[in-house]
Parts: sequence; C-alpha cells; structure tokens
Amino acid sequence: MQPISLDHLNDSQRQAATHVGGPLLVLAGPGSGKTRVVTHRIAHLIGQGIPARQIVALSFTNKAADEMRRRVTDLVGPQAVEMGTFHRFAARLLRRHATLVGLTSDYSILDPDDASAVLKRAARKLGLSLTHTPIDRLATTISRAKNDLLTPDTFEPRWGRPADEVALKLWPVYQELLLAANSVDFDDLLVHVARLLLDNPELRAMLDARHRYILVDEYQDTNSVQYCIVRGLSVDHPNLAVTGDPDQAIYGWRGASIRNILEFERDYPTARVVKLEHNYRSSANILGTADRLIAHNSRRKPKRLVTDAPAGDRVRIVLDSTSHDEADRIADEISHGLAAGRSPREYCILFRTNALSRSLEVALRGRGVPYQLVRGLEFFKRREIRDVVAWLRLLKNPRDDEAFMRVVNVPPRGIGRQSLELLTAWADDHRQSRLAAAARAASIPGLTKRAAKGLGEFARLHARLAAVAAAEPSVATLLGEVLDRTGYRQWLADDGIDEEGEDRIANVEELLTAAQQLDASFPNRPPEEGSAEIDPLGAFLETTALVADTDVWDPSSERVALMTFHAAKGLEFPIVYLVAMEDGILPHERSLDHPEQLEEERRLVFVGITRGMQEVHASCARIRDYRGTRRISAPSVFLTEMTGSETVLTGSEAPLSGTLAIDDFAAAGSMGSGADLDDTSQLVTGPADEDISQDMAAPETPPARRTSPARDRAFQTAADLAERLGGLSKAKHTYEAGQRVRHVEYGEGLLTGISGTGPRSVGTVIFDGPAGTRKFILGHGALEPA
DNA sequence: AAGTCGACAGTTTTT
DNA sequence: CTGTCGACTT
Repeated sequence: MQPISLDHLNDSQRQAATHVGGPLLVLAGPGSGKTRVVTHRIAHLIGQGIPARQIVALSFTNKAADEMRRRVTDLVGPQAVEMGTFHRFAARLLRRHATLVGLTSDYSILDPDDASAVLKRAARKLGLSLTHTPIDRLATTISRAKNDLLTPDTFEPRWGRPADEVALKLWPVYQELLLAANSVDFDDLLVHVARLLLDNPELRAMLDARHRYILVDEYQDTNSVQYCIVRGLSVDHPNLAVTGDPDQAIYGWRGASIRNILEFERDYPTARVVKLEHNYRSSANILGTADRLIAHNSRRKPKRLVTDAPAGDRVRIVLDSTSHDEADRIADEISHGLAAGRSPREYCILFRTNALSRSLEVALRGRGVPYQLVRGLEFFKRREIRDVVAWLRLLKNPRDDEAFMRVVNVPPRGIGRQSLELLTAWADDHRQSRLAAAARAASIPGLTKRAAKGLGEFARLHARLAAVAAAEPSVATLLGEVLDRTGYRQWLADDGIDEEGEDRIANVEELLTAAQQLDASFPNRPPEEGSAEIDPLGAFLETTALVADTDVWDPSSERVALMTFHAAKGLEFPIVYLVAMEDGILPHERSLDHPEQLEEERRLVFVGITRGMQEVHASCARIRDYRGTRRISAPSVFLTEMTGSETVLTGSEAPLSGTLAIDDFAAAGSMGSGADLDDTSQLVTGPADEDISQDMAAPETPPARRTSPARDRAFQTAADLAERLGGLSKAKHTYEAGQRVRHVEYGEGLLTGISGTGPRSVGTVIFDGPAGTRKFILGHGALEPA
C-alpha cells in the first residue's frame, strides 16, 4: 500500500490524521477541514496495513457517510471500511444477532408514523384516551427515554407531566406489540444493540475485536445509547477517534448530550486531543462575529477561530419593517446578484422553523429566482411509496402488522374499519399476526361475507407473492410483480387523471428505478464479513427505512437553498441569509426560560453564521405575519450579541445614525412602543406550557438551576454502563452497611446504609474527617473497602 | 365503507 | 396558513 500524501494538511490536521492507536479527540471548529482529516486518517490506517474491515466510521446522516466514502475512495480506492450511519450500522449488527433479543433477522424497521400507529393500538388495548395527550407527545417521550437508555423499569415520570404517566403505561405494551410484529422502531435499532453489548460479554468482546478502529463524526450530537454502543466496542481496543465541535451541538432536544464530547478525556484519560482551529471557509469578519456570539455561552470549552482570510464584507444586520419587506428585500438582493453573474447555488437562506419559508418562497417565485426547499423525508413519506414498501415489508416479514394494516385495503377490497377491528381482536386473542388471521378469515365470527372474502383473497395474494419473493433475486422484478398482481399500478392509473395522480405514478416509477439500481449494485458489493449475505430485498428495505433524504439538497443544482438552521449543519455557502432573528422565534419562545436551551439556540445561530464564506446577512422584522396571524416582534438577543466592529446595522427600522452602538440597537429593537409590546405578549399565545405549570407548582426550583432529572439519570446510566463495559475492577466491589470504606479525597469512613440495588445503588458514608456525611453511587468506584 | 365538514393546534427532527 | 382528527353524512 502506497503511503498517502499528507503534504496538504496543516500541522494539527496531520497530527490527527496520522494518529493510529489509542483514543483520539479531534475538536474541530467549523470549516477546519474535519472531513479531510477523517478521510486521510482512514487512508493512513489502511496504509499502515490495518485491515480495512476493522475500521468503522460512524456518522449521523447518510449524506455525511456517502461523502466520507467518496473521499476515502478518492484517496485509496474502494475499501471494505464500514462507513455509515449509526442506525445503519446497528441495523446490520442486529440482523446478525436478532434472535438474542427475540427478533428474527427479517425484522421490520418502522418509521415514526408506523410507530405512532402501534402506539395508538397500545393505547386502545389499554383503553386509554388520547384526547388530552397527543400521540406525538407520547411518542417523543418514549423516544427520548429510549435514547437516554432508560427502560419502563427505570423511567420515572417527571412530576407535573401527565404525558409521562401515560407514556409509562403505554411503553411496555408498545414494546410487546413491536416484538410480536417482529418490528423495531428507529430508536430500538440502537437500544437493542446497546443491550446486546451490555448483556453478552462474549459477543461484545468479539465485536470489539472485529471493529478495532472506530471513528465517530459529530460526536457532540451523540446520545446515551450511541455513547454506550461506541464505548462497548472500544473496551479491549480503545482505538476510538471522535470528532466534533461542542459549539455546534444542536440536537440536545433529541437526547444528544454534549457531555459526551466535553468529558471524552475523562472517559479516556489517555486520549490524545487535537484542536483544529484554523478556519478555511469564512472571512475574518464572519468568524469574528461568530466568535463574539458564541462567547456568550458559559458551558463550553474555550476555542478560537483562526483564519488567514481577509476581513471581507462586514456581517450585515438588517432591521426590516415587516416580514414581507424582509422577504422582498432578500429576493431583490439575490435577483440582483444573479443579474450580476452570481449563481443561485451560491445563496442559502436559513430560518428557525419550516413555516417561515413561505414568504420567502413567494418572494423568490415572484422574481423568477429558482430555489429549492431542503426538507428531508419527502419521498418516503409519500403515501404511494409507503404503500408499496409496506407490501415488500410484509413479504419479508409476514408478522409486520403495521404493513398489513397499511395495504390490506389498498386498493380497496371491501375491508373496512369494522372488519379490521374484528380481525385484530381475533388475532390478538389467538396470538396470531394479522396476516395469519386474514388467512383464516372464514373462521372469524362476525365478519361480513364480503370482508371475509376480501381478507381471504388478500392472504392468498400474499402467499403467491411470497413465493415469487422467495425465488426472485431481483427487487425490481419483485416490485413489478407486486404492482401488477395487487392491482396497485392499475389503481393508480385509474386514479391518475389529475396532476397528483401523475405524480404518484411517477414516484412509484422512481422507486422501481431505485430498486433496479440496487439490483445492479448488488453483486459488486463487498461481501459482509462473518455473516450470511444480506439478501437484496432486505438491503432494499433497510435502505428505504433508513435513507430518508433522497430529496435532499442537491449541491449541483442551480437553485437557491432554503432550509432550517438545523439542516444547514455541515454545509457552506458563499452568501448566507439568516432570517426572522426575532425574540420568540430565534431564540424560540419555548427556550427562553431555559438557560441550557438558550445556549443551544445560540449554537444554532453560530452554526448558521459559520456556514457563510463571503457574506452573512442577518435580519429581523418588526411586524411578522406568521401562521396566519400578525405579531409585533423584537430583534433577537443574538443580534445584539453579534453586534461589534465586524457588523454593520442597516434596514428601515435601524436608527438613523446607523451607528453600531448596542444601546441604539436595543432602542431600535423596542421601537414598537410599550403598547405594541403589550400587544405582542397577547399575540404570543399557545397552550399552557407544562414547564410553566411546573415552575408555578415548584417555585423552590429556580429555572436557572433546573436540569432535567431524566437527563441526569441518563448520564448516570450511561456512565454506569460505561463502567460496566470497561470491566473496571473498582466497580466490582460489593458493599454492606456497616463496613469501613475509603474515599480518595475524604479519607476513611463508615458506610451506614445502602439504598437501591445494582450498579446504581447509593451508599451513605459518615467520614471520620471533616467531610461529614456524603452519598455515593457505589458502582462508580469512588469508594473502596478500607 | 368512504367521503365531507368544522374545530383545532402548530420548534427544530440527522435515522 | 397548513395538516390532522373526530363526528357526521351518503
């Protein structure tokens, strides 16, 4: 293997890229060449003679994984390095060891919609009304708990949150339904794998040895389950390299814990730490502005952003009169830019919520500026796509009740809700899948003749197609058979007289193309190590379940990109617009009284600013039409924080002096007068927030100090698990009340009591010295027998 | 069994 | 302004 050239890396980049064994933390600021470092490091490892299949590179998005693969291939040709998302990696692993968690390798992956449907069924089964607790709320509660590595046994409903109580009741039933349907939700992919690693030491050791070099990208966004998986695979071979930037952690609301990156060095004391602070993307003014903003965050590792780039244009802060003006102004500016020879793809407009895109779209369309709205999850959410994929799922996994429910009456077979309810009840009583029940529809009491006939026909149709599926290696051919024999294609064609129908047909055709592509690529794929080949259908279903962003941003397209701040992470554009930077929108009103969340919002703006290479324009409007109502807005506190020598303040609402003084700026912000602001507070309506009621009910807990107990517990859990995984002897001690113990700092003392059991049991110690009485989690190893 | 109407609520969302 | 949900009608 030819050693790869590292000439065009700077010193720190080279340090990181040539690191081979042992833990490595790369703190990579925006635009610091992180991907380059990661890909060069992979190439370097291979150059060192490390077998490619021992290397695993994990990312959060398929886009990032694909990019990584492409660039590694550019460096050292196609390699058997496992590169993919956490979920994809987990899905593969789980397929091989599915029986250990009660699944078969043909398990289905449910998307959030299907998972919600299962949750609803669980609620019906328990006779719980969902009128006061929306299903989505319950789903997120359970999802968050899972990502915190909690179980129904360890999950404690937070005080004052009725949704938690309901979720706790539903959760076990939900899991039973999933298991019976041989299905997992997105979260389970990770949770099951984490459990495998925790509960099967031999398997864990085997996987640890197989995946010796692990790289994790965007480590600041890992949650407890991911943390657990990564640690579980890095015990015997702690060649764990993580890259990330705490200042770009923006998924805390999904359970990501910034702790993981902030305390990597505590987790791995021998870790080598490399900081990539040199920015190759943005002008000095843009970086300076980003730097000033993020400095307002307290919980962070100080990090500089260094550049050799010229100052460039100052970051422009624009105070517009109305949201309409803002959109028009931006559209005009872009339009002029295009007239002056700029390409649309040099522009990007970022907003906090998708709903804010509307006025911009209208304005751009009005001027004939081509744009693309970057929203993932479009294609596979289409009804027709989900229908067809559900058919394939049902062929792969006949117990997939959600898939069954989706397609059983599509096209219509005279099977209505009533009939399905009877079928479901019967199936539950007899512990059968819906499909199995359908095959025996004749013996189900209460079904109408028509329904029984329809169900029977459906079951026979499935049997015939299953036979095709078993014999047919081509997914595209199978898909064609499904479309024909189910009458789905015909049904669409009959329906497809209008434009929408045409779209549906086109979408199905596109899915067929995707299947053909998979078929074509299949024999060329490097064989999976140590496992039976994944069959094409399985691979296709895995991809459709886990690749949600076919509709994703196409960088080569000649269009202005419109997306949320979140979606922009990892991208860069010469000219970036940050719109609707107003109090209540960014920062979002729900984060205003939560310091942690406010810091995350600030990081969001940091991410937004640092997307810009040449120009950044941030704006707000005094009057905003949003969601059908008009509200008076005040400029975001973040605009004030950004303001400095690198920024310039303009716009029709800006003070006439045009000076940069923050006082002027603040004055401009409140220029709507007191009456207007009062109106604002009335216009900002919404359901009583649970957090607020919690505040009122528990006034002794000041918001500034409050952290989510569930979160703390999650950290605790993860840390405990990590200790267990680490096999640290410290954690192995057993304790009894009354015994003498020693603490490294507090000296010796008497263990007076133990509460709880297992690794999280807490001991109370009265120290001989001045430390007094303290409590310890015994599993943490802070104590040892004296 | 399937369509239509009105009430209602509405961050972000890598998988 | 949207999309979703439940009740109501054919």
